Amino acid sequence: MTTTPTGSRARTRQAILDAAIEVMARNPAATLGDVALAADVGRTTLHRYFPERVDLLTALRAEAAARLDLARARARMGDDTGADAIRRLCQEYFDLGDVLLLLFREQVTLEDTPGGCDDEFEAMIRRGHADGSIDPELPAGWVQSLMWSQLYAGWSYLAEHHASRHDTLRLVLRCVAGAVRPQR
Amino acid sequence: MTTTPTGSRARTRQAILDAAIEVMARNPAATLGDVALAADVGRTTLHRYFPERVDLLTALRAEAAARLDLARARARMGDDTGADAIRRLCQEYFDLGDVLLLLFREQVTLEDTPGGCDDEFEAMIRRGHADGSIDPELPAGWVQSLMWSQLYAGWSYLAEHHASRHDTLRLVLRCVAGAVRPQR
DNA sequence: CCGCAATGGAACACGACTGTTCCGAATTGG
DNA sequence: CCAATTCGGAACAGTCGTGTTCCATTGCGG
Repeated sequence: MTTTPTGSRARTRQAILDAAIEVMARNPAATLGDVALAADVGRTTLHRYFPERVDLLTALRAEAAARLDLARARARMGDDTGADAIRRLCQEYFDLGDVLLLLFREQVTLEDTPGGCDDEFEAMIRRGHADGSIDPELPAGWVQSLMWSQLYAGWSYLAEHHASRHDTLRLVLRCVAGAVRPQR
Repeated sequence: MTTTPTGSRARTRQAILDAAIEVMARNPAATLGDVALAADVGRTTLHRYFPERVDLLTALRAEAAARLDLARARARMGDDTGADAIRRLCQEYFDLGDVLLLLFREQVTLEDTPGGCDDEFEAMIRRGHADGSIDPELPAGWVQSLMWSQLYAGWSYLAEHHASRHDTLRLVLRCVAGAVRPQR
């Protein structure tokens, strides 16, 4: 009753969310007016869908989490060696683009990610420790920090230099692999 | 005439800057009132030293740049192999603490660092390429992004987990070294 | 064609931060 | 002890983002 599944409401709402992701990723202090402008809707309409700023941010987090989950599912973290799995995960995450920057610039900490992530991630790292593809000296939490920071480095490198998306992804994967590999 | 070199003015000014670094590092949207409170001075006094917000931010950048230069000098980027030098640089930068977070959270991009840095940094990387301690496939700009992101990872790891500063530094150095080392 | 839902624009009140002024109190130093 | 400097608090106006209301317009479906 509350929703018109295929109505124009859903489309407008999504347009606002997409614009918000793009704008907020580039400028965390963006105004609601900025978002409305980018979404090509009136500020009044924006308030109609998200009465308060918090509501928009909440929906934004939910949207980001959903896309994050999708990427995580595609990565099949349970397959192959730990190093192979984390490589796939980085690749999928890298493709998230603006969502990635959003998760950084906003204070959307990793704790906000669905609880399942940490367990699955930790299992992947443990498997890597066991199969010799990840240095046992590196705790799972550290590898997670490492991966996120490398992804951020990739996108900031992309923004500052005029590197291609493809080459940058190669650099990210190359360096994450090198960082987690056992020393000798 | 305008300055009393060793007077209390210098001390107050420094107290404000120190407090600003700490506060702004943790919350980029901090109010001038927040900074004044942390510095244990009245907001009026703060305005007396930094008439407008921009003035404070400018001084903040200058202070950060100065500390950055000090750390860079201590690292002796011209000595030993490229990998050794970048290891020392990471170590010195890591010790900057809040200044590091400030450089991230604010939009103080790497371009703002004194021009000498890039040249010296690039020379260091090139030396590493030549002496075989750094993978020639990695451009200097990328290694710089890599290093900064790893430092950020270290401090965020430190904040989220209850790791010791010493262990975290070890992880950072370990992973930067692994990331830049030639693949085999 | 008519009506209802959706939209956009204008105007408004409200609160937060900023920058300024003024004045009394505290500290410093001669 | 006196005087100059430094400081802090209070009050004020100005600006900006927010949230709300009202109304006219558009567009889609029955």
